[in-house]
Amino acid sequence: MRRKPGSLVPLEVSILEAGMVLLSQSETVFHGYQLAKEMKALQGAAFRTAYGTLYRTLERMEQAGLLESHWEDPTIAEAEGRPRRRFYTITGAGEAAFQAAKPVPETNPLFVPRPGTT
Amino acid sequence: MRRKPGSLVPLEVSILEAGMVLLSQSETVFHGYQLAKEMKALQGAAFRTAYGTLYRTLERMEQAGLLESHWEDPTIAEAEGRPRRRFYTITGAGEAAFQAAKPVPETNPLFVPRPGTT
DNA sequence: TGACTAACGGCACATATGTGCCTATAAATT
DNA sequence: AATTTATAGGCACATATGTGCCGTTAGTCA
Repeated sequence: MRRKPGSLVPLEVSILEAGMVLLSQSETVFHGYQLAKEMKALQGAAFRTAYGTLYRTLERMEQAGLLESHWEDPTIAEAEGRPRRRFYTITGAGEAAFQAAKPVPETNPLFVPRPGTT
Repeated sequence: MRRKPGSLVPLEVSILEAGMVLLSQSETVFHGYQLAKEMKALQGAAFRTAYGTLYRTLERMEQAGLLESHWEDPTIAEAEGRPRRRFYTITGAGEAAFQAAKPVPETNPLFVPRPGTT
């Protein structure tokens, strides 16, 4: 589906949400696999995103300037005996797009404005 | 199941077989994933070995002195954008054990020796 | 011969990243 | 309003290596 330039699709909002949670937890960067785990934790059974989709979306977001990435120092991955990670940070543009898109957390029924009351 | 010291289990024979095919094809070393592909090619549908089993068997064979391994130069894996490989070679002991164990490729009915004719 | 035990190998899962193919759908165009 | 088109995201698979748990079975010993 096409997209209105500058807008975020739901998956992108989820990524920025989970990314910001991770960045607020003493981490300065996050990587894709870690992001998927965080999204699972946040969304539970609602998380149905395949890794292929996630990594493709991360690439797209980087191209759009919402994220920036750099590869992990290979000697660290080597020392820990695992594949290299690709680290992401959220850019100013990413944070701004998130703030603009995220609202509507949950409509509180006690405060539904009656039509014409605004 | 216990094993008679010095003998090879079927999976080990298959590994040495596939390894020797690869080594005869201009390669000086082989890695686990490549070995699995070669075993699939040689055995077709008969290949049912999970990667977990294969890698554990490779480790066991190295400990037994049948194989030797070394890690790939990390800069190469990095340049090719894939996980590092662990390269294996077959030792003299490995080759000897294979020669001793491999016979019985297929009993040729034309040459079944009659008892007492040896 | 029967009981014990070491270990082989199957299954599921972990660690990380990515591509190819296809369908559903939202935006743009006529 | 109907059609076209770009693209988001699902599914399968590729690349490599490994660990944890458990059942089955072969070898050993009494």
